[in-house]
Amino acid sequence: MDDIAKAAGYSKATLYVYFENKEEIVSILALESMKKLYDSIESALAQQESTKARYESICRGLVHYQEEFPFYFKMVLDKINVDFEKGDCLPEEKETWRVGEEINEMIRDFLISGMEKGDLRRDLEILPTIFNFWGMLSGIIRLADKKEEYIKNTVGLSRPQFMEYGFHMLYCSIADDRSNQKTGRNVDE
Amino acid sequence: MDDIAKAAGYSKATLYVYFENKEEIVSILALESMKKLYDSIESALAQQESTKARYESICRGLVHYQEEFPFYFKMVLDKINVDFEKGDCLPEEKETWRVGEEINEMIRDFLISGMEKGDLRRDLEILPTIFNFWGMLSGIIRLADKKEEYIKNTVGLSRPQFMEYGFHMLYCSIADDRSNQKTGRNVDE
Amino acid sequence: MDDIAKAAGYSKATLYVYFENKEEIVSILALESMKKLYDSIESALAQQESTKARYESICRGLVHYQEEFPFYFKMVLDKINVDFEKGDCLPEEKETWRVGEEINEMIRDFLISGMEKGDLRRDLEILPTIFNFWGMLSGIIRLADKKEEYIKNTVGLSRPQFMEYGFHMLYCSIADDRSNQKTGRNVDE
Amino acid sequence: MDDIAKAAGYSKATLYVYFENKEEIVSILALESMKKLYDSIESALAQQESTKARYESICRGLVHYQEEFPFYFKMVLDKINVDFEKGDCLPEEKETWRVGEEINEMIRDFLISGMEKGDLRRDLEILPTIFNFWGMLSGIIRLADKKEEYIKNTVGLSRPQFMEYGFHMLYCSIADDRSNQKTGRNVDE
DNA sequence: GATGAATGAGAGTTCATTCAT
DNA sequence: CATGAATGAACTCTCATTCAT
Repeated sequence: MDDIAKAAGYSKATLYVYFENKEEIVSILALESMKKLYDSIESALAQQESTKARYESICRGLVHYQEEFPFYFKMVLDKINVDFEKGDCLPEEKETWRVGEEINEMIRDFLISGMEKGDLRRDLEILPTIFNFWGMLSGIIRLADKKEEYIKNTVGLSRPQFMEYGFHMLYCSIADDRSNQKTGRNVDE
Repeated sequence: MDDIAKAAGYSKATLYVYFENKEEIVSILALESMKKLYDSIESALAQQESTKARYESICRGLVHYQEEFPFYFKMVLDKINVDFEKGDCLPEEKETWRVGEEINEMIRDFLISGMEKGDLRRDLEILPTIFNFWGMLSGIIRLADKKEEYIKNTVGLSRPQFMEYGFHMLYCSIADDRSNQKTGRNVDE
Repeated sequence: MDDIAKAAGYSKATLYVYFENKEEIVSILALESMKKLYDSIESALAQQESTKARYESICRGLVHYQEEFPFYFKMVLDKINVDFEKGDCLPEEKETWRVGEEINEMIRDFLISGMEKGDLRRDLEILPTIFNFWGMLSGIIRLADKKEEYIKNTVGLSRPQFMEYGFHMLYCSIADDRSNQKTGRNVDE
Repeated sequence: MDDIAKAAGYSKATLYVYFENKEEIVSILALESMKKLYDSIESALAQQESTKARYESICRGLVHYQEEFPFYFKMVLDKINVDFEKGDCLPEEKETWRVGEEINEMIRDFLISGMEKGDLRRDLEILPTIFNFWGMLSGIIRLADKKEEYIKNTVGLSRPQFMEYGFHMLYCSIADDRSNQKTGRNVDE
């Protein structure tokens, strides 16, 4: 609370004028977080046509999100859980959960559309794919952030370069073989 | 420190006889953690022949590791970072970093061997692949753990089932197309 | 202050336009309190003729007062003290003290009139009797309130029944033996 | 807690080494309190033979108790309630309640013995008398304490003198008329 | 070699009070 | 005339750390 107050430019006591307690503040931040992520991904998907381009903009959306709101990013991964669906939670938590569902809805549409176009594998099971996709994507971004220096030293890649490679790998896990994207930048000939 | 002391069967004060402070204890635990992970993966790789089987045992190794030492697992992801390489860190942290390097060495050998056998894509760039592989693998496990309930309710899969699907996806991101493993369990019969 | 402001229908800040601080508000409430008690007892005494009936209406007056203004009742017992007589107190506190004096005046008249009628013991020393009477009476009411449940369970009497017995006891402490009231309800028939 | 810590000569943090929380401290103090009161009254009753003398020693016991442990005295009146009998309370609270019951037991024996000797009224109902007796007795002591100065100025009696008069009055409320104690000090001729 | 006893610093929270508007 | 906005000081409680024995 000291930190939040300092960041907000107010005294700790002032926070309690506007919020019930720390839990409420955190849940409101989480909700903000989810909404921003939603917007980020929605606009990313809207601006692109091809499956690969849309895929890349989803990745970039999450990257930008993590860069702009690292605290929110961590929160989405750590704090948001099932209990949000049930009754014993703040209204903000319920809403957070709902927005999360909408995000999954968007990814679902993206996957189906990509499968219909023949860009993504037809045997993908939608729901398991969505969640594992999130897990892997956030895993890449998280690691690229935490070990940025280490990777630069050891691998010789900047954070964006490293992630780009990871996103390419991840795409291979959902792309259809017959569409030639699997080969990536190194095997163009 | 209370918990650690209780678990160690000593009094809190005694801990400070043997360790400088909490940070040192944590760094030692982290080292233990890394060593256990090393053993886990080493034996996993040794017991298998085929690339796919070895891949799966790596995944299983990390899963068991997370199940048995959730605290260590979290620590490897969160706390272990570049600074370990530099001078301003405890000797245990340096050692932890070294063990991490050895683990990467093992994964490197696994990847190269798989590529040579034609099971894994020949265009994989070793180092970027290693680290992104870790990022994605831990991302799957982490998510499967944090959102177990949610996934059960929404996706209808148990945690192991869900992770199995994820591991399959992840394998697709490194496997060579011509080896028929990409289609996974659905096409085995 | 929040509660007072809400109850008053004004904002907290507005309270400070009209009152110096919380202490002043409390002292004004205490004065109100004293006045209400005065009225309560005055009308109680006026409506009855016989000593016993007047006695009972005094008791009932204090009981109703406690029931209607528990906060005031507590205040009279706790907060109102000697300092009110001296200089270092708010004007309201002085006034509160004065009203208290008037109440004692009324009790004094009641006692004297009762003694003259032969209902009360002639050897009562007025002032010590007044104050001890207040002490005992409020002691009964206070205990009946605080331990209502306990008394119900242990003694098997409701709060009013219990207090009635107490008031009867208290009357015995001032009544003249030769007037037959001492035996109370048990000997009326 | 600041005050308790200061009084104990320790820091606030130290209190939490020995006690769970404030509630526990308070409940332990309350229990101590009750035990001391028990001892006080028990020895008072044991050292006297005649009913009047025993009565006076009970009063004196409670007075000394209030003088020595004003905080405990207040606590017994305010904080100890029925919930202590039930399950949702600390063990100390249960014990406190039990000691209270034992005290009442002693008063009961005193009353019965007094009635048998013919010193106390035979129509006293034991339980209602016990509790009202406590209410009135503590009411006298409480008032004598809170308004000591005021009584000195207005009534012209010291606190002990004032209470003595009150105890005399209270005795009249339980004494049998035929025993000549009712007349008190002023009517000796 | 081990610990009982103690604590400073800081956490989340509450509340009477202030002041510019 | 009234208040929205803000806070210092106090509260209960926690935890890593110290030190005499």
